[in-house]
Amino acid sequence: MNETTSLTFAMPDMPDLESSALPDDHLDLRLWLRMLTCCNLIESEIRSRLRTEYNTTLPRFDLMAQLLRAPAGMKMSDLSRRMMVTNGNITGITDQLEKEGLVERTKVASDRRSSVVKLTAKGKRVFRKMAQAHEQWIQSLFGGLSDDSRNALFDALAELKAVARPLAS
Amino acid sequence: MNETTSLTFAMPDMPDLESSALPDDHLDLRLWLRMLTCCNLIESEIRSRLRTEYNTTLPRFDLMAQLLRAPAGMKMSDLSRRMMVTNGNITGITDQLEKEGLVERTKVASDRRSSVVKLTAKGKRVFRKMAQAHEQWIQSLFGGLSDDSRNALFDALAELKAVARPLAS
DNA sequence: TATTGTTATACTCTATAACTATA
DNA sequence: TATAGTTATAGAGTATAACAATA
Repeated sequence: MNETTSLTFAMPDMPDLESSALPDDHLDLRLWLRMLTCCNLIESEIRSRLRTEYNTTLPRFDLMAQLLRAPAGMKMSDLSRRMMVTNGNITGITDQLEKEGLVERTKVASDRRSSVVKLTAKGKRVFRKMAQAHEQWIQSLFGGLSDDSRNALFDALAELKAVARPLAS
Repeated sequence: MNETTSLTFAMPDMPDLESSALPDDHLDLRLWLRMLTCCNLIESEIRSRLRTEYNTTLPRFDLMAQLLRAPAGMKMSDLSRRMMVTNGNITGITDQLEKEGLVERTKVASDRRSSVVKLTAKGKRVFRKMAQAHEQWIQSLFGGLSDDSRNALFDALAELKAVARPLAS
């Protein structure tokens, strides 16, 4: 089904990290460079569009995405764990979003150290619009994949994530 | 062979970007978030090890990797295209590496604007050691994948790269 | 003692733009 | 005019560490 290690699709002659020809005995390395190149291409495209079309950044987008899925709000420390960045960074992003009226902090009575962050009505409205555009960007990229490839990627990445996940602990 | 869209491997209950449960009709988005999470986990681990064990950074490592494969050296602008960053950044990285005696610039007679950058003997020695360690890190991560998954990933990413590649043009 | 959130700070990475010297 | 490389600068993104309030 998969032709093992062959290049199934002819690559145009465009240089990238993987291009420094590696012999076949470095397959894992080639795999990693290919994945890294893909990710970087897509990620920088998304950052660029978020900036030019919605005047926002990827971490801000990600934080709002978390909140949309948590209507009751999330504690800052939960956001920190989920986004895998330190507490101080969450404070900074939340400050910006709050200043623009997109999220709000609420003090929680049960633990007076904690704050809960929620999307405001405006925040929900604005984010839904961005999220829709974002999903279309993604679909226009991944939509070019065959169903087989899409499913194979999905499952293989689950395996990889299980291996890589402990790194963050 | 692949169970279509199911989670083949049980995920430990660790939060990440993909965790904000998305229904199955957003499959491309889940796929992207999963890939992004994998890449970020691995990349930050590699950056961290390069820093603590070899006192270097990923762009510096990448530049040296390009040069090892080009014994005759490369022009700065070629490096810039290959690494997909602007010329000014290549100047900066090259400055650092040259100061440490790892690379050297040579003026080329045919075009007096250009420089060719090469690894020095020391640069080759140092890089080979780092590259060996780097490859072991990668193999210890991707080695956990089954052969089927590895091959499926490799081919699917080739497809994806072909779709995403034009973004950089 | 440990945790929540804040503040201050520093570094990496990258892009933009203005510049020079060639071509 | 266009290209090769340099310089300066700005901003995103992130980490570390010290701190206050609370648990």
